[in-house]
Amino acid sequence: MSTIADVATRASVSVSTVSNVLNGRVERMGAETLARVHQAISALDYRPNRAAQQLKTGRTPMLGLLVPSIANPMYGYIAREIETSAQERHGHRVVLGNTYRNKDKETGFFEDLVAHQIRGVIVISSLVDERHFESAVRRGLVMVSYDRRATPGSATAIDHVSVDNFEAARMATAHLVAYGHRSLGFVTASGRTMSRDEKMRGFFAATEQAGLRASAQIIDGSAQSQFGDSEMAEVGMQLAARIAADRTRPTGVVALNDLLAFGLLAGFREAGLSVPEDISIVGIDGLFLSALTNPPLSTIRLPVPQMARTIVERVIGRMADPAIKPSEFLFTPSLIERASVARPAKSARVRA
Amino acid sequence: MSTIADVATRASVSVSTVSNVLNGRVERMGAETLARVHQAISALDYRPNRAAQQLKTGRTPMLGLLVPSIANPMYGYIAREIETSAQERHGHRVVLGNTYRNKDKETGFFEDLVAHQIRGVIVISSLVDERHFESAVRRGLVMVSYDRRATPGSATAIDHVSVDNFEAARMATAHLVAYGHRSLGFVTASGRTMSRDEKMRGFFAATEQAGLRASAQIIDGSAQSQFGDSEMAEVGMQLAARIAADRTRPTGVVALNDLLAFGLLAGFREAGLSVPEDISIVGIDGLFLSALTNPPLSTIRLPVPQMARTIVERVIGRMADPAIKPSEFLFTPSLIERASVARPAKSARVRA
DNA sequence: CCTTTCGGGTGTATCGTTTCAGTAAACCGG
DNA sequence: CCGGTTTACTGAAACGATACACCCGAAAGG
Repeated sequence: MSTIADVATRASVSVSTVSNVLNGRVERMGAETLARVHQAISALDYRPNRAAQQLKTGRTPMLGLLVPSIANPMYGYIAREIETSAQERHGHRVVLGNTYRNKDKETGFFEDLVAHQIRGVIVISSLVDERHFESAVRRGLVMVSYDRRATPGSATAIDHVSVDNFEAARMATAHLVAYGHRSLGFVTASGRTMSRDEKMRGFFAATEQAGLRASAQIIDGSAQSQFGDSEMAEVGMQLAARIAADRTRPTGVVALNDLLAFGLLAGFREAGLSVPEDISIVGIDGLFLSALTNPPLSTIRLPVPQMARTIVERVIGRMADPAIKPSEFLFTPSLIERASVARPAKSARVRA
Repeated sequence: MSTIADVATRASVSVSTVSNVLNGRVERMGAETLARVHQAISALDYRPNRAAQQLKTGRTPMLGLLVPSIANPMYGYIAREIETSAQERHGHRVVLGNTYRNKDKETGFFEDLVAHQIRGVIVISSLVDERHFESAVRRGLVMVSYDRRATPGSATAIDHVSVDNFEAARMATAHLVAYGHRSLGFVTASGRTMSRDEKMRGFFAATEQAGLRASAQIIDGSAQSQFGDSEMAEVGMQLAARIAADRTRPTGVVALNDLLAFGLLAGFREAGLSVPEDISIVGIDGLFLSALTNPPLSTIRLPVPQMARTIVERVIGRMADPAIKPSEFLFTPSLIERASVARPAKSARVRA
C-alpha cells in the first residue's frame, strides 16, 4: 500500500501539498503542480489510510446502528434504508449491532464505538430505561433514537425520530370502528417499551371516542425472550389461541405490529377461526410481507424511507455542528386497507 | 478521554509498561506494579484508542459484511447470526453494506474496507462474475463467501461456505415425488446466480431419477431489480398467475426460496387455486415466517447458525494465520414437512 | 571479586496523516 | 530598487498506541 509520502515523492512535492489537494485546499495551487499530484495519486492507486486520518482528526466516516435483532424484517427494512442513505448521501459506513434488547449489549456497543472514535450512533427501539444512553452521550456520542419519544421532562441530549405511535394505533382502531366493530382488543407482547405504551394510549383514545372504552381490552402475552423476531410471531400464535377460546372475545383487534399480526393470523386459522369473517385484524408497520398473507393484512404503514433519511441527516448534521440542539421528529403513518378487516358477523354484533 | 500516557503518569510507570499490561505481557512484572497500573486504568476509565492501535499494528477488530439487501429476511437472519458470532465469540464488530447485487457497490465497499484497514470480509450471495472479488483479495482482503461455490477450475483465494444447494432442491423435488406428483416445476427468478444454477441441477437430477424429466419444467420470471426482498415475492405472485393460467401446469412446484414461495402462495390464492389441494409448493430456506403462512409452508431448512459460525471462524482464523488455505464448506439441509404439500388431485393425476 | 544472567522496567522510533507556522520567490506601487 | 504583499509551497510537530532495543541492579557462578 502506498502512502502519502510515496505520492509526494513521485510528484516531487511535499507531503503537505499532497495533503492539501486531498483535502480540497487547492485555491492557490499551481495548475501544473495539481496535475502532477493527481497523476501520482492515480498512478500509485493511492487511498488515504483512514486509521491515520482518524488518529489525527478524531473523525471517521462511520456510524453505529443498534437494532434489537436484524432478523426482524421491520428492523431489517429500517436498517437497509439507513445504511443506504448514510452511504449514498453522506459517504458513511455503518457498524451494525444486535442488542437483543439487552442493556449490557447496548452499553458494550457504545463503549466500542467510543474506542473506535465513531461519534454517531443510531439506536432503534429500546428499553424504557435510557440512563445508559445519557452516559454514552456524556462520553461524546451523538445519538439519535428511533421509535421512542423523549422522556418527558428530562432534558435529553438525544434526537428522537419516530412515527406517531399514538396516531397509528388510533387510526387502526378507528378503522375497525368504522367497519362497525363494537368490541375491540389491542394485542401486544408483554414487556414495556415506549412505543407500546403510546400505541395503547392511542387504542384507548379511539375506543373512548367511539364510546367503546368499557369493552375495550388489552390482550398481552409474555415472550420468554424479548428481542422480537420469531418470538413476536409466536406470541401472536399463543395469544390467538387464547382469544379464540374466549367466548367474549373482541370482534376486531389491532396488533402491536405486523409480525404479531402474522402470528395471530396463523393462530386463528389453527383455532378454526377465519379472518375476517370471525375476527378482524389490523397490523402496524406496513411490512412488504403484510401484502402476502392470507388474507392480506390491513395495516398502518410507517414512512420508513423518510424517517431513515431524517435519522441519518440528524446524526451527521449534529456531528458536524455541535451547536444544533437535539429535537424530536414525529412522522405520520397511513392506513393500508386490505382484506383482514370486514364487518363483524351478525351473531357477534348481537352478542356485543 | 485519557490516553496511555495519562495512565502511565498516574501509575508512575512508563508508557511501555502500561502497553505491556494492556497486551498481556505481564509474566515478569512485579505484582505491585501490575496492581498500580490496573488501578490507574480503572480510575481513569481508560480505553485504548483503536485508531492509534490500528495505525500502529495494521489490525482492527472489525469485519465487513456484504448482503444484497438486509431487508430480505433470509439475509437478515444470516446477518444476525454472523454479527452475534463475530461479536460474542471473537470480539469483532461488523460493518454492514447493502449491495443491491450491484458490482460497483461491491467494489466500493471493498475499497472502503481496505482504506479502513479492515482485512476480513464476508460476502453473501452474489453475482456469477467474481473477478472484482479476486482483485479485492489481491489488495489484501481475507474473504469468505456465502452461498456460492468456488468457480470450478479457478484456484481462488476465497473461502466458500454454503449449503448444498443441489441437495436442497433435490430433496424438495423428491418430497413432491414421494407424494405422488408426476408433473413438476421449479420456479425461479430470472438472473443467474451460482446457487440458482445448482438448485436447477438438483431439481433436474431428482426428476430424472423419478423418470419425470420429460415433463419437468423451469418456470422463471423477470424481476426488474435484482436485489431480492419484496421483488422476490412479487416475482412469485406474477409467476403464480402465469402458472394458474396454464392448463398443463405442474401439480407440484419447488420454489427458489421461501420468499418466492410466499409470493406463489399469495398469487395462487388470488388466482383461485388452493394450496395444497390444487397445487403443492415446497420452499427452500426455512425462514421462521414459513411456519406462519396459510397453509404453513413445507420447506428445506438451512443450518444457518452453524454456517454463520463457520463463516466467522474462517475469516478470523485466516486473518490470524495467512498460511491457512481457503477451502470449501458444504452444509446439508433438511426437510421441514408442513402443509403446503399433499397428494395431487385425481383429475390432475389423470391429466398427467 | 569480577563477570554473567536475569528480572523488571524504560526510551524512543514509528505507523500515515493533518495543520499551522514558516519561507522563498514573484509581484507591485511608489 | 526597495519594502511590503501575495502566491505557492514546505517543515515538522502532533495524534495515541506498539515494540524493539536497551538499561540497571541484584543474584549467581566460578
